[in-house]
Amino acid sequence: MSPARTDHDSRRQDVSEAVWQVLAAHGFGGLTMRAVASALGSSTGLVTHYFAGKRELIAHALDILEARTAARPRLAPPAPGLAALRTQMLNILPLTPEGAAMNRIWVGSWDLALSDPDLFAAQTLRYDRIRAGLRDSIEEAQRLGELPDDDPGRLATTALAFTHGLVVQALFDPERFPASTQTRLVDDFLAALTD
Amino acid sequence: MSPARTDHDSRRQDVSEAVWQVLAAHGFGGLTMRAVASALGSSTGLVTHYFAGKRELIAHALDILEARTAARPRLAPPAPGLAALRTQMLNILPLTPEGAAMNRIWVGSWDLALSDPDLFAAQTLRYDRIRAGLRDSIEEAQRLGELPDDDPGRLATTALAFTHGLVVQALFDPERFPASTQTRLVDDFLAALTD
DNA sequence: CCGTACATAACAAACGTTTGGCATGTACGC
DNA sequence: GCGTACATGCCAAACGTTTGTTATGTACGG
Repeated sequence: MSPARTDHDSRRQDVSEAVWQVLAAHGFGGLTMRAVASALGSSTGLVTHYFAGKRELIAHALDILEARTAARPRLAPPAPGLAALRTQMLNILPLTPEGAAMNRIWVGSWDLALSDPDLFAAQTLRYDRIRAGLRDSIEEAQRLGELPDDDPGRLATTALAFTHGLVVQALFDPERFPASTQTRLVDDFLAALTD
Repeated sequence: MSPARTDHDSRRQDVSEAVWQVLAAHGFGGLTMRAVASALGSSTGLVTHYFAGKRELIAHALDILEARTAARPRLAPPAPGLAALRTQMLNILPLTPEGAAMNRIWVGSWDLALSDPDLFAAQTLRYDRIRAGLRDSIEEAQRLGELPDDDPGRLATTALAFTHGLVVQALFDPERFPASTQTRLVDDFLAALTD
């Protein structure tokens, strides 16, 4: 029934980790079966044994991306409202090497996502969900009187636009945008909203 | 020595246009010599006759990108200051099909640019130049009393972050972000700065 | 003729995928 | 308890295709 001489899920995660490594280093343009196998120190046969093909590799990588983003409240989940919004924005930014790798992969996925209908739809949905999360915090902040009563949907879109635009700038000029500078920009942005 | 029977520059631009077409449709992941030749209705021999190799194709495509960005259909000759800033931001956004194609290519180039040192440096420079242009308008607006006397460099970074973040959201959800909505978001963003 | 313009076609390399095989484990009739 | 049957883990090799590049050939204006 279950001849399990190795932990299937564990091994599968090893492959997934190798994919992550390749993507962080060479982007989606450099993602090949052989590169993944090489990063794993194995054959391509092993890779296809755990993932049916390249498509599944990519799909799984993007799932990981979302999962890691969701499980990122590394920063202490603070008070609700404006403080929560701030934390959500900071959690997106490339403040650490791991965050930088995540964002590099995310940004890199867009070329593919813009030309593949399935990935396109997935990305559209992802943005929807992120905006909804931001909007919750914004509405709570408004209830607490921390933000003016503008359209919370618009504010969420604006906050996400600012955050992701900052991500791209930071990725392409890490020296100009150290963690402290990014944090400062977020705080100033939020301060401008409260006026 | 001299032009033989066809206009070299004109033909070269035809190739360049085919590259543009392929990139807009299939991104950098779908850019191949054969795809370009096919879009042009010719052989790959023609393509290599005008561009030494794929690298030159890509480099030229990114030059076109910058050139077209600079020579954008000028929306209403802007008054200096805040109105100029608004125009600069609107000129970046995918308000027209051509603008959408441009941004799609630009966003798509990031996966490659993040892994290629030359393209990386070029992109970093490009952002520098854009921020400088925005900062000029911001400083003029401050001189005119249209904006508070915050650090103009920070404001330029924030404005560019917001604009480019909006670009990405709009690319992945065109129905949610028609031209009118994008314009509205820019105006609201600018209004928040003046308070 | 000669050099430019382009097509044709060949090329090795790299690609995603498939296959055959050899282990090594569990399952089970006897 | 033990031998047969079968599933899983994984490698090595080969498959056919697509890639970028290059070599060769033809047409033709100057």
